[in-house]
Amino acid sequence: MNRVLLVEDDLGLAGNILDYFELEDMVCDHAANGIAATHFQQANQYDVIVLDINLPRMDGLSVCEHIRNEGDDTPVIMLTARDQLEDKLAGFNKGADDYLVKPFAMAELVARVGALANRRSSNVNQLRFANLTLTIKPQVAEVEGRPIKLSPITYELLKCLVRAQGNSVPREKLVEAAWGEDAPESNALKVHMHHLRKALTQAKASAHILSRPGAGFYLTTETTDG
Amino acid sequence: MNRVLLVEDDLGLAGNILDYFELEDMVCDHAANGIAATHFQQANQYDVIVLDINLPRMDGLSVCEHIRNEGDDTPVIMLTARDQLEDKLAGFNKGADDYLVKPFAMAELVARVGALANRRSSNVNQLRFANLTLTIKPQVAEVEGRPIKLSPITYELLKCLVRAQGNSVPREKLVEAAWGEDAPESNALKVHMHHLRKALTQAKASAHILSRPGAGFYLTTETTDG
DNA sequence: TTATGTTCTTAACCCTGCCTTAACCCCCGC
DNA sequence: GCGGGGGTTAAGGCAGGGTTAAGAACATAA
Repeated sequence: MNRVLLVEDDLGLAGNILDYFELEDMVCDHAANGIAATHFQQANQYDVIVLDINLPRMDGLSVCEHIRNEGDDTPVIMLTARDQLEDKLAGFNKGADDYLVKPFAMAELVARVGALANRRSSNVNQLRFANLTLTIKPQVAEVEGRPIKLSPITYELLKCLVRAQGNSVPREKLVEAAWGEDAPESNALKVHMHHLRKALTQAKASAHILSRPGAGFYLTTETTDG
Repeated sequence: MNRVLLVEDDLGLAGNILDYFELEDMVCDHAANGIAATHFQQANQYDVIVLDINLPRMDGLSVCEHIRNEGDDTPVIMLTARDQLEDKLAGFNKGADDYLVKPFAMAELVARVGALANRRSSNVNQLRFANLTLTIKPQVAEVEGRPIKLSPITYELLKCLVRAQGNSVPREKLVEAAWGEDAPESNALKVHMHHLRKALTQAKASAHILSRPGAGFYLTTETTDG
């Protein structure tokens, strides 16, 4: 869910935008002039500010400049009918992050707001299996939110296994994933596999690693003890 | 100085852009097809990727999707002649941060690249993290209003870390921030890092610096006591 | 000019954690 | 009993990061 501040004096347009944002699960405050905008910005923290340039009491460029001088670096999208190059450059110059010319499609505004908002909430690619979660960047593994300490190589192995989602992965593939071309020529894989298993049980992961003799390893949630 | 990857198969246009970027003090690599782009992206770290959609071998949307799956969240600007709404939405959907329709003014491209790189935070005069505050002009660092004595280099390092807001900053980026092109060839960074840490704890800052082995340093407020 | 202090660089050293290696163990089929 | 596929454990080496101290470079003030 994103928190947005909309600064727009055209109440009709503002209403449209507010309705549209609501459908997209965004929480939105609305200011109809520049002074009000600075008050909102000082009182709250937003993910994005959508800022019209032609405003009563204090124009959008000044608002943007003002909040930047305050030390606030919330992403700002300028919204205006002026499409001349120098207008746009002026906007970026005052510290805007994007500049959208009216008229625009609502879907595009939403897409741009999303792009600016998501950049800071570092939502990156995640892999899942059972109750474990791998984050690619930064390289972190978690089980139910609690981080597991993994070395680079064991992390690589686990990533490979999780990608296979329970299908068995041949030894060569694991070796390739962990070392690339030049693999060590001893039982290093066995050792790292052992470390990985220990780490998983220690972290109380509901997944564990089994081996299909002669064919490789796979993840499972079955308990299979007995 | 910003590092940019330009992916564009029209060599004439690419040349123009490269010339223009050079004037703006940007260091630019150029890939003429999608596969080459992914190789560049894996081998280097960029501040922004400028990505044409119509490319030989692998189209821009796929390139963008691919680098996002790699866990790389470098800002991407899509560059294309297609101006239909659904084209734009497709771009944002694949993880693009901006979408610019050809033909465009060079100055606008540069402005947008700057906005995505680090222009936003360089427009700001105050940076904050936990209870510490950096003022850019004049160069002052404070914790809860009390100034911390920092040398120019340690100040630069801290600024870089605070800008990242807890995300990890690779060593090269810190070196670049502190020294620019000609870095000293010893363990100077380690030493300055040490001074910085000492200064922070001495000033009772609630933030401290941790290292992610092999990947760089980051700020945190965690107490990490056992 | 000398004296003083700050900052930056270099080098040596320590410490920790990771990776590899090499044993050894267990189980099973022959 | 023996051999092979796995599993387990411990020892050693190496690299990355952290620490400390000494000297060079630089600026400022007397």
